[in-house]
Amino acid sequence: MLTGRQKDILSFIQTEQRDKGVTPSTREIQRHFGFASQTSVMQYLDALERKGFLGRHARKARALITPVQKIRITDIPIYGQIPAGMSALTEQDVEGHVSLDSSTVNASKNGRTFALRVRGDSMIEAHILDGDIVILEDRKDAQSGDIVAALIDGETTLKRYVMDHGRPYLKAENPLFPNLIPARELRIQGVMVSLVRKQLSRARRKRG
Amino acid sequence: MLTGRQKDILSFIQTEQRDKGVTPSTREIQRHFGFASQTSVMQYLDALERKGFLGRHARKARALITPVQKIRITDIPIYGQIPAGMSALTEQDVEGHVSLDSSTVNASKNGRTFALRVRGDSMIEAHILDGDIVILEDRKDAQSGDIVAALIDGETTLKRYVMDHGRPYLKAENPLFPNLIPARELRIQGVMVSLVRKQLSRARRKRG
DNA sequence: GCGGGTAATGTTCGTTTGAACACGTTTACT
DNA sequence: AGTAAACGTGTTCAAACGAACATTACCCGC
Repeated sequence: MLTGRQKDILSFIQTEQRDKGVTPSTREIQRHFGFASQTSVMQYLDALERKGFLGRHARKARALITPVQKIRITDIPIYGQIPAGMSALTEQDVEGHVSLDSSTVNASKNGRTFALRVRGDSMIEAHILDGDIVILEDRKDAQSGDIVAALIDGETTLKRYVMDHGRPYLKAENPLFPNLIPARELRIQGVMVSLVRKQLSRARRKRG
Repeated sequence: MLTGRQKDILSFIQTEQRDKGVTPSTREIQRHFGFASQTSVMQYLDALERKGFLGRHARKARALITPVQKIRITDIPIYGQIPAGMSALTEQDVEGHVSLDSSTVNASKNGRTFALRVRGDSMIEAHILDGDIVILEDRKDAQSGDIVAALIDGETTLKRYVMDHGRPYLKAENPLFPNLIPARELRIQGVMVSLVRKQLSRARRKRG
């Protein structure tokens, strides 16, 4: 699709963007490739834009838009504990961040997306391990079978939401853990949409 | 840490960056906030830079660097099949991409990072499911216990690499699958460093 | 050998843009 | 009352920058 030279130009723009944080100007591209004129650069930019590998804002400086930029990155906060529901999402409770493209997370526009670090093995039969980062979406319309984060006795727990004859309860995916039947209210904080596991390297692992 | 107004400016810059793909110029910021002078903007930029919320390239146009940009995003190609080892990584075999910040992947500088979509349940006891995206690093120094992608009979498989009395073999984490003892050569293509699971929504799921 | 896409040069134009200077105003804390 | 910091105006300058025009050369299929 692209000429060898066109690929070079595009990859230079992307590399610069990554390293410097800013797309290069036509003159910078010119200098890097040893062109005697900017027009050469302009021709390449035209070609790249025509072929859809580049976006441009006319008459603006350094206004190239590379495919890398087009990827929608969602910056998801990881909460250690959510005490009082989604209303009190303070920076205080943030343990860290995960950033990933919104296409791999099924992130919808309306609901807020957040993450929890899993503690314990209560969901091990759903193949969710201690230390996993579970990404959830702030939705109230959980369906039976969904894995949800819910507020029980002031603690946030990750369980499978099951509707049994019109009565919902929280099912632990581990026979060693009890299911939770809510006394009155079941407060769902989010529905699991994705999971990220950081594989520990051999050195940091306890057992093989 | 930041003044209310300073936060406004910063958030405007970030929003613009996201929507347009380019950081706004001082004049654009000026216009948006209704300042009669650019100097106001300059003062805010100075403050934001001083407090570490912004990076700047002196004397360059639209050369603001927001915290969002500073996150190192790794764009990882997902391969359906790796036929002949890491040398022949053509765009042909790319099934898609995952983008996530290099801090959650244990991405080292030297090795190339790539991903595979898992097929089958042979690693289910290592809690890796059919459809999961496994992120690997192109390393040759696999240690016993590491989960690796290896080339067996022209097919790439994901197995646990086990060294047994100086003899390596590939262990399936599912009693229904056989372990693979290499006839002569064991070609390791990568070592698993991370995992991403896209939770299917209720509608697209076959069984609860 | 003719046309058309690609590649490159040399030059000029007008705007966009960051930066600086001098000065005025409000807010908040001592 | 004093003062420092944040906030704001008005103006000017030089550099950075995108864009355009005319011109030349190469390569490849027909």
